Amino acid sequence: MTVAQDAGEAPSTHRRRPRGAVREGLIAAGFELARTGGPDAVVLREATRIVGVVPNAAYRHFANRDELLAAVCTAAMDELGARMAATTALVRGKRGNPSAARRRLRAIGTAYLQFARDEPGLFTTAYAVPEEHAYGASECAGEADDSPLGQLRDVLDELVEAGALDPQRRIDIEYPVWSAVHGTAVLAGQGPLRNLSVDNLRHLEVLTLDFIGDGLS
Amino acid sequence: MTVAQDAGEAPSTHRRRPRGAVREGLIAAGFELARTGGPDAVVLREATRIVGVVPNAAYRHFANRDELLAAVCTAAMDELGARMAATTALVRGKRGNPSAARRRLRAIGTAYLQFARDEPGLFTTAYAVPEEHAYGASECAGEADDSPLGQLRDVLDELVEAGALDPQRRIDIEYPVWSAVHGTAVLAGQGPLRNLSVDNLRHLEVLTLDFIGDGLS
DNA sequence: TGTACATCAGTGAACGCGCGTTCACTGATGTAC
DNA sequence: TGTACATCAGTGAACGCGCGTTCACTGATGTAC
Repeated sequence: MTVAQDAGEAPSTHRRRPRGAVREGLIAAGFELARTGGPDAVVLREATRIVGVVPNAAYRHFANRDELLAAVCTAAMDELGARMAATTALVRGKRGNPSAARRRLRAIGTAYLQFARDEPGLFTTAYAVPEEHAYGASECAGEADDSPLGQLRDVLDELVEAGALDPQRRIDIEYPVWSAVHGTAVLAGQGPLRNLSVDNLRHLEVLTLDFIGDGLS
Repeated sequence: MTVAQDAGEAPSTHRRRPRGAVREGLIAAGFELARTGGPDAVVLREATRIVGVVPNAAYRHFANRDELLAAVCTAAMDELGARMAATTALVRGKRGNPSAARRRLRAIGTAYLQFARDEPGLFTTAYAVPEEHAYGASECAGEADDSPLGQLRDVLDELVEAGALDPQRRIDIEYPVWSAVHGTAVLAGQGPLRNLSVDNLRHLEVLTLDFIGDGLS
């Protein structure tokens, strides 16, 4: 359960772990707690128990519980971004191909909804202490933005390049698109539509993705 | 602050309040707590303090804290429904007029987003212990459904009657529409887009409502 | 119409819980000379 | 290369907090005869 006596020997002396291991361990522990129970389940004492360290040791690495939670939230958001990127990468067809671009848009939405369905705790946590997104264009030109919103913007840009989306219509369209997908995730995840059967859930997701597809053509 | 000595006299004797007043008072107190701080702020002891009653008195009216919270959540959802209905009622034009129907759809969405913006605590609370909505048609034919989803269904039906929406396209379209509006409310309310300026917020809402309008024609 | 009694709805006191957080400490690590 | 010392990162003990909840009680209300 705990990592109290790892390495076999080393009888609980000081600093037997490599540098930074406790901090990483606390985040990892918090991540697992969040996976099971969402942000409220990220309990500082419980995280230290999992790592096998005394509660106040956490204060060597975080100013307080909120700072730990923030780190866990960031990790959850990164995980969402990573899964979206992985799913999109599977779509064949080079950039500029209209059909491929449309499939990539679909893949992004599907990955987002799948993450919310498979990992409700992490999904909620990702948005619990949200980074603020600046409204408007992504921060620096030329810099790839791996955030969910960044990836969505990228594929919408590709849609324009491919001639599958009117440049005029492109402006700020990421927000309604994001909203539609996010709303479905929330309503079906913790909202009044949780407890739907998997079949109905899937149908709902398809409806939303179709709605978005129609709205863009 | 408290209602300790209401009616001037009556020095804290038993049962000086009319029947049901304490129960209603607790819900009202919880409602105000939720308005300020969302569902987590609905603290049983605090509610009894506001009503001017001893903490355990609450257990004469609710089995536990969750039951009080559930009552408060229902009240919050009712409030949302009431505001939507009030806003929609202001739209002129009789049922069946395509332009009026479209304006009523818009009004519903606007009211939803406005409630989320003006009363973030109540909005979150409304969805905190959500009633489950059955997937599919509303429960009993002929019975008016005042819930947000019920009102949305109603105006979408009107759109079909008015010939402004293809009956085939009508099927289950309430879910994507609801999702888009709800997603905007959540992202802009507690999500990564909170802290946007009011102007940007309004623009976002307009974008979403336009997106829905386009998606339906 | 008056009385006896069950029920309702409040009081007062107390509980245990687990949390986040603070304090003073100490041993291990890394660095300057 | 060896030693002195500052810093880092852990320990152990303890706190106060406010919460939800339970218990035994008692006065007011409503009802049956």
